Amino acid sequence: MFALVDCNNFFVSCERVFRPDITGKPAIVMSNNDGCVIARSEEAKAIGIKMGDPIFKCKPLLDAFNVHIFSANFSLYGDFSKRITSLLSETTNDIELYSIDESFLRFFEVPAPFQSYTALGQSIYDTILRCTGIPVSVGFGPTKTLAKLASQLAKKNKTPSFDLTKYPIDTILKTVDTQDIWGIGRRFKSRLDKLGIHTAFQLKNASEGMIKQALNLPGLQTQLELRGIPCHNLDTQEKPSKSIISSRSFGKPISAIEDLKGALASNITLAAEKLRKQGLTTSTLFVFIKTNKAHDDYMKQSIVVNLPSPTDSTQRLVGLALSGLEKIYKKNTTYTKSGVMLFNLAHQDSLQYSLFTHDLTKEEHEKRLMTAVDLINQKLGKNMVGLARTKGKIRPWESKQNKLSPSYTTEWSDIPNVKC
DNA sequence: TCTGGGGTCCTAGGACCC
DNA sequence: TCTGGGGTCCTAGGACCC
Repeated sequence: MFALVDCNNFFVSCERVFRPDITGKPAIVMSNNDGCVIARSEEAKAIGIKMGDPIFKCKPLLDAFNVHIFSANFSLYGDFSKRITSLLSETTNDIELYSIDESFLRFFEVPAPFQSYTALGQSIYDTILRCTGIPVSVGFGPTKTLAKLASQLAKKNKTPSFDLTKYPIDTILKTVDTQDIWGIGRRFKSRLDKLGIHTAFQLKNASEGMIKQALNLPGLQTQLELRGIPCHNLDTQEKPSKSIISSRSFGKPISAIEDLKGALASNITLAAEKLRKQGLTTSTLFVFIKTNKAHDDYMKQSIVVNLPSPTDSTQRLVGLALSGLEKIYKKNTTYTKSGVMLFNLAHQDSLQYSLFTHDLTKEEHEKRLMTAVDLINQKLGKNMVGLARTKGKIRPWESKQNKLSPSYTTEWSDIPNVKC
């Protein structure tokens, strides 16, 4: 049996833990740069605010209903996620961290002392709510796809726990639209529509050959999972990243190359930190700059930089990125976003050095510098030390975060005071 | 005026090998 | 008239997820 534990309105729920005054009131969380809606409370959904809507478009609704608005605070959400994971590990070690707000669990029998999976789910709900303040929905099913569906049904039926195997499956699948199935996105939905397949029940019973032809292997696997045949295993191991991306929209549009350099240096700083945290190095750097995607004259420029030898040094990567930038930069262009991607990631201990350009002394020096920088920032706060280029007094590239809540659980200075 | 960020997997086609 | 068979690796693009 698979279980999916899904946090309800996760980002909004995290904000509410420290703002009990907004319980029962409409609230949303915005994406980086305060651009669009990425999380909504039930009340916000009810008044018609859509996922992914640009803020300026739903401004009238937000004002009219006095909606509480938050900038994304990922250090807060990440910390809650960790706490929830650690609570789940008390139930079983057979656990896969699927996303920041979802985990899959696997059971071979109902664990003692519970009488049923439904009761187990209720207990998971109670524990997580009591210890963290976050409400979750727990769904049970014989495959991941069905467990995921079960957790959606739990939400729909306003119950903490839902065991799909306790109900006549086909009756339920007849009520499920194909686009609500995990693995069926917009494109697949429209292809299925053309085949006359609109419900989960129809997809389950369609001919395998037809589905394979229309949706390829991933679609076929989804079909089999609906039939109760597991195609997706539980990934309990945390795998090292294959790529690392760091990109940000600018607080204000930028044209000057000096400003772009500052933005790019910040992107690299973040990406290289992620790299070192996993003990990885990169040997391929991808740099991109973009204009506004929503405009007709949308443009993007990019360049691939292959490194002579693998590195995890912020300094070295910034140097390479900036010379790449000079090659792609166009004058008199209004850029709104920059970013970097790191590829060909390898573990530090299995490095393949270049025969000719390898300079051990220099590498040792860089390594010690980066270790010191990471340590200081970890101890004294984010970005306490960094490259001068990212530290200018005016940083027009810096994302808007006008409604940022405190980092209640991850910064000493932000811990709430309680008076009693 | 104003529209996020970070990932993975699969497939088809091309290039190459014997 | 008839033009082999089997394989790997790489890349770009498309699809999905949160």
